[in-house]
Amino acid sequence: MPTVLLIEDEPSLGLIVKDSLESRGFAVQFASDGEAGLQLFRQQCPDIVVADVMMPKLDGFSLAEQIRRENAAVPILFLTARSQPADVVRGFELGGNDYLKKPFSMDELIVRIKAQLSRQPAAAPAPVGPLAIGRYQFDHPKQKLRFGAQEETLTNREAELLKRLYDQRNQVLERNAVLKELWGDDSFFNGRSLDVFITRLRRCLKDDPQVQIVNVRGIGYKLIL
Amino acid sequence: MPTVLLIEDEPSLGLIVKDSLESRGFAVQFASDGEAGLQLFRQQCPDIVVADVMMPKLDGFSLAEQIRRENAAVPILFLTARSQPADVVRGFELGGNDYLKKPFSMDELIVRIKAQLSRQPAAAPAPVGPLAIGRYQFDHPKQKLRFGAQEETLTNREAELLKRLYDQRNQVLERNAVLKELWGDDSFFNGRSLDVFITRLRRCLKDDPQVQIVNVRGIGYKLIL
DNA sequence: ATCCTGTGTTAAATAGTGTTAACGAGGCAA
DNA sequence: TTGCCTCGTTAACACTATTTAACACAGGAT
Repeated sequence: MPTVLLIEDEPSLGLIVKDSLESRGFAVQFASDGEAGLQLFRQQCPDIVVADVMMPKLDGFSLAEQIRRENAAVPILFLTARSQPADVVRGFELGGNDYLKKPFSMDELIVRIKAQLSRQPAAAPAPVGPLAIGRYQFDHPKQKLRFGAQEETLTNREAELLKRLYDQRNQVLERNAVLKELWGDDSFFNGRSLDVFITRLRRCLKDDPQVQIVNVRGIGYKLIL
Repeated sequence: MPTVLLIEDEPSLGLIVKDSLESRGFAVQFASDGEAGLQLFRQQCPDIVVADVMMPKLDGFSLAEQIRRENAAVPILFLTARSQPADVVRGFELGGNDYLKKPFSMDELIVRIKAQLSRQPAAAPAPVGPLAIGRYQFDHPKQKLRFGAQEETLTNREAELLKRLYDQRNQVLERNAVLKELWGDDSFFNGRSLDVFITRLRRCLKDDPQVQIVNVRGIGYKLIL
């Protein structure tokens, strides 16, 4: 359920909009002037801000400026009786994302709010779920590697090594770095051990030809996706 | 310079908008009906589509539907005399990104176009597909070189060297520069090593006589396509 | 022409890697 | 304890990438 911060100084209009939004499944925070709105914004971190432009204490444009200083991502939608093109331009320049002139229909407001929310990039950039390695799914903490229906359990060393390859995917992962991290030192024999694990990971990953672990002689390995 | 595909059936309005956009630094492709617009879209892959809704042959909504089927990312901005809320809703539901009612000011249109473009996430972060070297396809990260059906795997050094030759294609790639980049220094023996790799790349590329690695005595090599 | 340097090419030498299998330590259950 | 299992290591052998060496030739300068 997305949260909308609504800032509007006309009580009657504010109430109507709030009710309409709530009836469509939005959680609505309401403020009736810019200052109260800013305070609420800081407390609630809403998913989108819908603000009137002409308001007492702190007008919508100044409010937007302040919000942008603190948060570059949250969409801001202006709601206003003004219809001067210059105002619209100013609204966008201050970091607004849309501008709706009064009178407007609730349907249009809602659809524009949805349009803004839908473009929001993956809000949770790292839900630390399984990692995608080609067509494989790799769950590092669980040490599981899935290819479609079949799942296999990796040993600890295999998982740690694959994780490091993944973190450096498409770049070279240096032998010495891994050896010191996982083995503690980079002696000759440990180096051979690493080779053995590379072989094992290659066999695990053989079902997707897109995925390859290529050797960079004398330096290390590269995981290619 | 962003490319705008403008589709508008009123010639006078279309012309005005086109000129205004061009004067603001946009490249404009213009079509006066939906079918022509769709065709132009396929040819030009514009950065944004600005389309009238009521048009002969193929209306703006149907056009948007078709475009979305082929490209989920490009922003679509509707431009229309209709002002029924239901239309606005329909426009967004079909995958439109903004909806501007006539009459509108050019400033507002431009600012809304910019708002759409600016939110475009680095659309193609790195589609870095295979590079074309004559009739060969060279996939640098995968170190693969394909000639028609047959594919061969290059060693790391071969791939790195070929990449540098490609980046400087039809220009001289200096011996010293490559030696310092790939070998770390430019001693005599490493120089001979480089010669050996040039020989091997020549053999790899021998099937297309168009492609040649020519020597520039005392300086370096040139990859000719 | 003659010399000298830079390059083309091939082959041998070396060091780094691929792969498989055997081994040994530790865990766990009977 | 014993037996069995798993994981990680070590060993052995095959193979590959890169370097080094060797010889041949091309181009420019004296």
